[in-house]
Amino acid sequence: MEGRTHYAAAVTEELIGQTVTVAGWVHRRRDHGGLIFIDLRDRTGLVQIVAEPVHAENFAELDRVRAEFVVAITGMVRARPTGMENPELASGRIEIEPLRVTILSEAKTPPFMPAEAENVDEMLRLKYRYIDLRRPSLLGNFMLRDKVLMAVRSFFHAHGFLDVETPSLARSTPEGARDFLVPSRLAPGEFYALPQSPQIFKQLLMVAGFDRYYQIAKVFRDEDLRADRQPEFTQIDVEMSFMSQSEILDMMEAMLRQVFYESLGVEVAPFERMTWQQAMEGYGSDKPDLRAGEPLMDLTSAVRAHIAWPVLQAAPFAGGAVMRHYQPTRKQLDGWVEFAKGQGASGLIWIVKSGEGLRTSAGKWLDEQALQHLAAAARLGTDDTLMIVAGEKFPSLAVLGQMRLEFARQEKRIEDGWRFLWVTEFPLFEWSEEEQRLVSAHHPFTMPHPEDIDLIATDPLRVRSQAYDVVLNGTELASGSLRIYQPELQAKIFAALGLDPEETEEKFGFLIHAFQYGAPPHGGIAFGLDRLVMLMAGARSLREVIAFPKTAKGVDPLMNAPSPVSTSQLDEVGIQIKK
RNA sequence: GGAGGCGUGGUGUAGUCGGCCUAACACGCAUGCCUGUCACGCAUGAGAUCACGGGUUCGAAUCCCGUCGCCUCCGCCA
Repeated sequence: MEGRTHYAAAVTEELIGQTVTVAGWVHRRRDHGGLIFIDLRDRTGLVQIVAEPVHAENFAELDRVRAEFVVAITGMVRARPTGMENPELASGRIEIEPLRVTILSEAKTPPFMPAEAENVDEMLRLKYRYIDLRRPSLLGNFMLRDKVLMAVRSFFHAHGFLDVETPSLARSTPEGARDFLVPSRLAPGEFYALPQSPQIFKQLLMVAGFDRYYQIAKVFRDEDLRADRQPEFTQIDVEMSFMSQSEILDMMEAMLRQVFYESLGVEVAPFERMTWQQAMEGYGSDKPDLRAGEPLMDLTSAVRAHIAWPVLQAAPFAGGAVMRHYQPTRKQLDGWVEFAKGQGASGLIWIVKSGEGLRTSAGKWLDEQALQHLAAAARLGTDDTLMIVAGEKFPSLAVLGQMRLEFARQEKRIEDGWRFLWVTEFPLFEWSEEEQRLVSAHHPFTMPHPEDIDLIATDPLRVRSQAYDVVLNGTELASGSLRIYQPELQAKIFAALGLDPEETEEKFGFLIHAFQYGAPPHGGIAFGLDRLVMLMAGARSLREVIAFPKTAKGVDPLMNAPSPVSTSQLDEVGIQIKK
C-alpha cells in the first residue's frame, strides 16, 4: 500500500483539492447501484469514500468490499455537495473520491458488528474481543485510560517520585486475600505467589532511602469476582518517607484533581473528609455515597422517650433515615420492611407525614402526641417519610445506609458530579468470626493512632489506625496508611494478632530485620486504576476498561485460560493432579 | 459456599400458564434493482438439533429433575 497520510478524522475542509491516503476498516457500506458510499473507520473516526462508476476499476473493488474489510484508499478530498454534510463527523463536510483502492485484508462476516451499538452477549464479546474493541465507545475507554495514566505519570515525575518495578514472583504471606501460586521448577514442591500488592517491596524501598516511589503495578487476588473486581488488576502504588498523614492526603488529592483536570477537563472540588466513625454513623458505610442525600440520624433517645414498645426500649440503638418528599404506597412500605429484613434488620418502623397528618407502623406503642414529638425529633417535613431501624448500632446503621442508597437509586435522587471523600481513622483491628481472632483491618504494617497505643494490649478493637481511604461516589478508590517503622511496635502488633514470634520471623523476618537498619517514617496508598477509569468512563463494569478481562468465573474466553497442562510440565515442577 | 436472573437462526428479542409453532420480528447475510446516502431504500431468498441430558404426555421451546455456561448480589476480597 501507499503510506497513510491522514487519519480519518483529520481529513477536513483544509485538505480540499489535495490527494490523501487513508487506511482502515469498512465500517458501513451504502450501495446505491450507480454510487457506493463507504464509511472508512480508523482509530480516530470515520471518513466517507464515494465511488462512482466512471472509475471502473475502483468501483469494482469497492463493490466487492464488505463490512470490516481492511482497505487503503488514495483519493482526492472534495467538499460534499451543499446540504449533504454530516455534522456528526469530524470529516463530515468532505468526502474522498478514490483514485486507488487497495484491499489489504478481506474479512469473514463478523459474529457481531462494531458499527452496531447493540447489547451483544458478553461471552461472545470476550471471545471475539479484537472485534469488540473496534467499537468506538469501547476504544474511547482505552483512550481515556491512556490519558489518565499520562496524567498520573507526569504528576509523580514532577513531584520527584521514582517509578520502580517490583517482582511479580514473590512470596506467599499470611493475612489478606488468597494468593495465586506459581510452582517452582528449581525448587520442586515450593511456590512463588503473585503479589496482592507490592506492599512489602515498597516499604523496603523506603528503608533503602528512595524517599518517594510510585508504580503502575499489576496485582493479583484469588477471590470471587464482581462487576468491580477482577483477579488481576492495576494499582497506582505510592509510598513516601518523612511525610505526615495530612501531607500525604494533600499530595494524593492534588494528584487526583490533576488527573481529572487533564483527562476530563473537570475541576474537582476539594475532597471532603470524615473519620471512619463519622462515616459509619452518618451513612452506615465506610464508603459513603455523598450524592445520595442526607446522612442518617441517631434517634436512640427520641425512640426510647416516645415509643413504649419493650423491644425498642431494650435495643441499644435506634437510627433513622429520612426519605424527603416521598409518599410511599402501602405496598411500597411493605417492600421497605422486606428490604430491611433482607439486609438483616429484625424489623422496620416507618412514619409517613402527609398533609393529613402522621401515620406509622408502630401506632400501637405511641399516642398522637408522642408521634408528633418523634417526628419533630427527626425534623420530618410534610411529605417526608422516616424509616427507623433499632438493634445493635453498626448493623442497624448498615441497614439504614443500604435503604438510603436504594431509595436514592429507585427514586433517581442521586445527584450528578464527582463527590470525593477521605475516610480516616479506620479501626486497626477487626474480629474475625471465622478464625476467632483479631485480624488487621488494613494490613499488619499499619501505624496505630498515637493516642491509642496503650489500648493495643487492653482494648484492641477500640484502637484507631492512621489508615485512610479515598471514596468517590460510593466506590472505594484507594486505601493507604502510615506504616509502622519501629520493630518493637511491629512486634506488639504481631502479638496482638496472635502470630507467634517464630512464625513472624519466618514470614515477615526480612521486613523486621530491614527496620533494624535505619527505617524512615513512611506511608503510602494504592489506587485501583481500573476502578478509577471505570468511574470516569461511566462504565458499569471493570470489563469495559480492561482490554482482555476475565468472566465472573475467572475464565478468559479468548485464550481459553485456565487450561490443563501436560504431564511433563507437571513433572518438572513436581506436581501431581488430585483426581 | 449461598441467592436471584438469563440461555430460541450469525446478532438482539417475541413466543414460555402444553396443541393454532410447519417457531415470529428487527438487524446482519446472499441475489437482483437503485447516482447523494450516512441506521440509505425496495424486492426475493437462505439460515434454528429452541444451551445440554433425562423424564411426564397422544403431543414439549413451553411442565418436572439434573448438568453446563453467562450476568448480578451476599459470603469472601489485609
